[in-house]
Amino acid sequence: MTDIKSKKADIITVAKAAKVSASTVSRFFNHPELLKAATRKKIDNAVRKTGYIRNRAAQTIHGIRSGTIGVLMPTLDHAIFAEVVQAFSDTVAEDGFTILLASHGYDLQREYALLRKFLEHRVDGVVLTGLEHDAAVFQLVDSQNIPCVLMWNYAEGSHFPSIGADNTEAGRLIAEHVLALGHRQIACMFPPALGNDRARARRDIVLETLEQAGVAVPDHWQLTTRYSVSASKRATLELLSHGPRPTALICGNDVLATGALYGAQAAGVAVPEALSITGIGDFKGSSEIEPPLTTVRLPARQIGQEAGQLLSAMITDPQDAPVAGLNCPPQLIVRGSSAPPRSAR
Amino acid sequence: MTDIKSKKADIITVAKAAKVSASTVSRFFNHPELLKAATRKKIDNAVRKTGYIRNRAAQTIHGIRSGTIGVLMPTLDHAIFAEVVQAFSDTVAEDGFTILLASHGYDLQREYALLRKFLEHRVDGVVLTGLEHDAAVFQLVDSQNIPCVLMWNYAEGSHFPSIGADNTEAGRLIAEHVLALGHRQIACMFPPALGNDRARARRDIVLETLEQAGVAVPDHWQLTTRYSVSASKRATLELLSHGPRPTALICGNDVLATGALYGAQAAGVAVPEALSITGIGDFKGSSEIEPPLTTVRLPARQIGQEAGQLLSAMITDPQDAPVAGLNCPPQLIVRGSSAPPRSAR
DNA sequence: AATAGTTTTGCAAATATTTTCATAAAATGC
DNA sequence: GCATTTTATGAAAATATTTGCAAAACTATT
Repeated sequence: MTDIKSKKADIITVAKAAKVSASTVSRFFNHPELLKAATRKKIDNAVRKTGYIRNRAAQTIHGIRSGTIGVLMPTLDHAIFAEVVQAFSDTVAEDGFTILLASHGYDLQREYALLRKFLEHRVDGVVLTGLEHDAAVFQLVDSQNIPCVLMWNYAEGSHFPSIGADNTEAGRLIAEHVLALGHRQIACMFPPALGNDRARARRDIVLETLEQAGVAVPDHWQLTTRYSVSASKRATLELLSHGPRPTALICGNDVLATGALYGAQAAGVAVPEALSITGIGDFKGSSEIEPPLTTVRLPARQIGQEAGQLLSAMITDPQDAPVAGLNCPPQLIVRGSSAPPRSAR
Repeated sequence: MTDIKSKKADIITVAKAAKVSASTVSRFFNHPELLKAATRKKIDNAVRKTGYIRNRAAQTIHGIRSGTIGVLMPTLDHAIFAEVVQAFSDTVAEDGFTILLASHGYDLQREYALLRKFLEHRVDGVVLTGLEHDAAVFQLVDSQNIPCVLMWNYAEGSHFPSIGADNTEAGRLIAEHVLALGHRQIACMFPPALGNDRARARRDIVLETLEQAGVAVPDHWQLTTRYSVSASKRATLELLSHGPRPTALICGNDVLATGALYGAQAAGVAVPEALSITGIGDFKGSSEIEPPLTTVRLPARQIGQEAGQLLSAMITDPQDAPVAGLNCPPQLIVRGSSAPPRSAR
């Protein structure tokens, strides 16, 4: 049906084809109830015939919402972030929003630049990942006074409403679990903390909780490992290959824990009999791995959905939208990869 | 420095603050070399003082590029797609593009609607995943004559340039490997083929290759499983729990293979001694799992990069951009999860 | 059939920017 | 120090759309 015209159809082309004015065509899209049924019909035909597609850019300069939301993540390469984005995107799509997505690779300078780009596109709202951001980032969002939520972590009194889990809580839960099992020889493995408040918060609370229980983690049992199964497997093999072994290994997330589990298997160290291994996150597959992984569940899907709902409400209904963030409480999930140490049995 | 004005600054605000005309401010951003250094300085100060952010929407209605690329994926929930998107996004970001991302969940109707939305936003180019799409989708892209690439799969003579791997090739490689090892009792596990040309191509070629070698796969050994570790683990446990067992299990992708491996471990079936398991994809962690997974590598990162480069070139330099797609050849990776069947030793 | 009221439509101004063309200013040559 | 060329800037038109206001076209009422 579509005429393949050399020039793309604009609203005036459609108006001519339907023998009405441009305003009427505009109303056809934005306030169809104002038109007579017959006129609607005429315009509908004309739209089809000309292959017209509305130009949101032209609407946007009228101060009308652009229908886009900017989502700024550290990376998509971690399945858990991809999951959050997916849930967020699906949720806001229901209200007609399309997402602009960019990742900054934990580079906070880059984050600022990408945010500016989003604002140039006149996004209707922004999502940032985590609680910590450059002061310039917060200032920029404030100055444009555009709705913003912080997704993935929760903390009371964050600069913008935060929706997510409390990492300190998560870290405490797992540390307490390991202590409760009776472990005293405990090693830790965390990703680099630079530009990553999540990882730092988890590590700090784990070490602190252990310390308060009188368990000191020697330096050579505090591993820092790239976020990858291969790096953590290698580090675990290294850890298990010389010197006295810990009876438990607390990992900063499930990816590291998965690698640690493979490392233990490769080294012939029985899990959980000789070594308990724990993660944080409850990623996909963590409950199926053998042995199933003890971890703390961070409800990624829920976080993405809640963040989407909140931001969408803040945009479409600024008066009535809740102003507070939401704490999606982490939950200890005890599975087969952790057990009391041999000595305690 | 930024004045928090109640009204947002536009180009005229800046012009007034710098005591120049709006045209000059426009040139400051688009053709700075035309301005005197002193004028540039004045405007730079004014921009800072007013907190002005350019409005791309207003540029876009002049037919200037929007600086956005629409990326349409089935889902982000599969780590491999997230990886492709990440690579693509990073690549085009270097040329200043921001991506609009949407996922259709294997619903081809939805894909059409999302594509329309992208076009309303006047994206400069579109990426679709896979080779198969609704005729209306192709027609729409054609009619708007907007650059488009098909990412993830490669096939000669595809409607738009395709960049990716040849799934038929990938399936053949793995089937031939399993046959070459001497297996004759072979089971298969694939995700649902509906709306997923990748999965279908892989399954078809695997069955065909086996058949040509005189190996028939009985119906109850042809498993169809949701794309998830848990579903495939369950299906594998089921498969191994009654009746005669196959000596090899060919899985449609590494996620299914991972679940299968866990299932075999849980069932106490030794891999690869009693059961060989293979995947397709070479996902993250596949080389670290115990035993390391035999699979076919699909170079996700490379595919995303190449697609990004091609589309970026098609947009910025339509004359000189290569018109052809790119076959990123899959590669058989033999690791510990496959071995000859016991009978053949 | 005239009037009042309501519904539908069109005109023109407004939105934020770019760009062409014209003009002013500066630089250069003599 | 003047004419000529070059460079820098501004005015105004153009881009695709929305919207307030007014006019036109109906409906209903008498």
